[in-house]
Amino acid sequence: MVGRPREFDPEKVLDAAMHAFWTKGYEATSLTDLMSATGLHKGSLYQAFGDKHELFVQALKRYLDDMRRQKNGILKNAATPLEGIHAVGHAMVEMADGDSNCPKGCMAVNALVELAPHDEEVERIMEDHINRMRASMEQAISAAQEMGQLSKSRSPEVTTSLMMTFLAGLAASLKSSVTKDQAHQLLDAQFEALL
Amino acid sequence: MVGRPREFDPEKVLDAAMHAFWTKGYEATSLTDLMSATGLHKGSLYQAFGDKHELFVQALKRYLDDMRRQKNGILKNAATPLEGIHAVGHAMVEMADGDSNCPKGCMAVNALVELAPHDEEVERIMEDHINRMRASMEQAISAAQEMGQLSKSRSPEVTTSLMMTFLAGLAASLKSSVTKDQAHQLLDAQFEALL
DNA sequence: CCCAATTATGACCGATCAGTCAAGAACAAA
DNA sequence: TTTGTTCTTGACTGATCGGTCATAATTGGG
Repeated sequence: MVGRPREFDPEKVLDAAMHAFWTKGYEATSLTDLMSATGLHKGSLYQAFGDKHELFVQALKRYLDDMRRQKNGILKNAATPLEGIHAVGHAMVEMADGDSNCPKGCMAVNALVELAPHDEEVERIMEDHINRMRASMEQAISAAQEMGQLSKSRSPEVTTSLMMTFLAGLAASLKSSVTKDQAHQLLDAQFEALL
Repeated sequence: MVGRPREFDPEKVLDAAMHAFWTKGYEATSLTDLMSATGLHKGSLYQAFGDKHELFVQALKRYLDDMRRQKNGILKNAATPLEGIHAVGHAMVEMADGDSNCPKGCMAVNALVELAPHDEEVERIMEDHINRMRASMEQAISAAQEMGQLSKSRSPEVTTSLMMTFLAGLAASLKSSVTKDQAHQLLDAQFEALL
C-alpha cells in the first residue's frame, strides 16, 4: 500500500523555508510567512517537517551543508591554498549580499546572533559547523604557510580565527551599513593585513 | 496642578528594558518579559515610553549613547591614541561578554542583524551610530599614524573599517562560540596584524 | 472495484501577542 | 476639603501566534 503521493518537492520546499528564515530570522517568520513562501498549507508542513523549530533546524542544516559543500569545492579547485581561501571569502560575501533589495547576511551568523544563546540545539549545530569550517580553513592556511604564501609569524589557528571572525563581522555589516563592493574591498584589505 | 508622581525611576526602568532587549532580542522579548524586567505594568510602560517598538528604540539609543560615552572617555584618558584604540576594543569585549551565564553580545550588532534590514528606524539609528563610531575611531587611528605608532601603508578609513568589522564579528562570536579570554587574545592578534 | 495508506485542506483550538481603557489612587493647588 | 491632574492597576480586546484534527482527495495493492 503506497498512499497518495506528495504533490511538492521536499527539497524545493525546504529551500523556500530556508530563504524565508534567512531573510526574516526565526521569530519574525510566522507560519503564514512559511505557507506563502512554500506554497504549502500548515498541515502539510507539519506532516513533512515537524513543528516550526524542527523546520528551522532542517533549513539551517541545509544552509550549513550547502555552505560547506561550496567551500570545499572552491578549496579543491583553487590553484593554490591561498587563492582558495581568498575565493571562499569572496564567495561568502556574494552569498551574504542577498537578492535585489533585501540584504540577508549569512544565515549562520544570523542564527548565531538571534538564537545561539537561548537555543541549545541551534548552539550545538553552530558549534559543530564552526569547528568544521575552522578545521578546513586551518588546513588551507597551514598549506599556504608551507608554500611560503603566508607568513608563519602567526599560528594557523590564530590566523584562521582572525579570518572567521572578520567574515562574521562582514556578514553582520552587510545587513545594512556596508555594500557588497565595500565588503569585497575590505576583505582584500584584511587578507593583505594577514599576509 | 501636578498630579500623582511617578513611583519609578524612568532611567532605571529604561535600563532594565534595555537589558531585556539586549539579552533576548526584539521579537523574543514579550511585554510580559518587559513587565517582569522593569517591575512596571503594561499601562505604565505605555504611558511612559509608548509602544514596544518605541521602547526598544529608546533602549537602543540609550545603549548606543552609553557606548559612545564610554568610548570617548577611554580615548580621552588614554596615554596615546593607539593605547586608546586598544582599550576601546577590549572594553567592548568586556561589555559584550554579558553577565554570569548568558552571553549578550553587543546590542548594536544584535539590532543590526535582527532588525536593520526590515526596520527603517533602527537602520537609520544604526547608520548614524556607525558613522559616529567610525569618525572618532578614524581620528584616533590617524593620530596614531602621525605619531608613528601605526603603519601608514593603509589609509585610516580602511584601517578603521577593518577594526570595526572585526569588532562586529567578535561580538557575534561571543554569542556562543568564543570565550571572553579568547576574544581578548584574538583582538590583540588583530591589532598586531594591523600594525 | 474496493480497501489500505498517505497526503491535502481548511476549519478549529487554546495561548499568547501587543495594546486599550476605565476606575481607583496619590498628589498639589485652590 | 474639594478639585484637577497624573499615575497605577488589572480586566479586557481583537489579532495573531503555533499547532491539531477531521474530512476529502488521490494513489497502489489485493
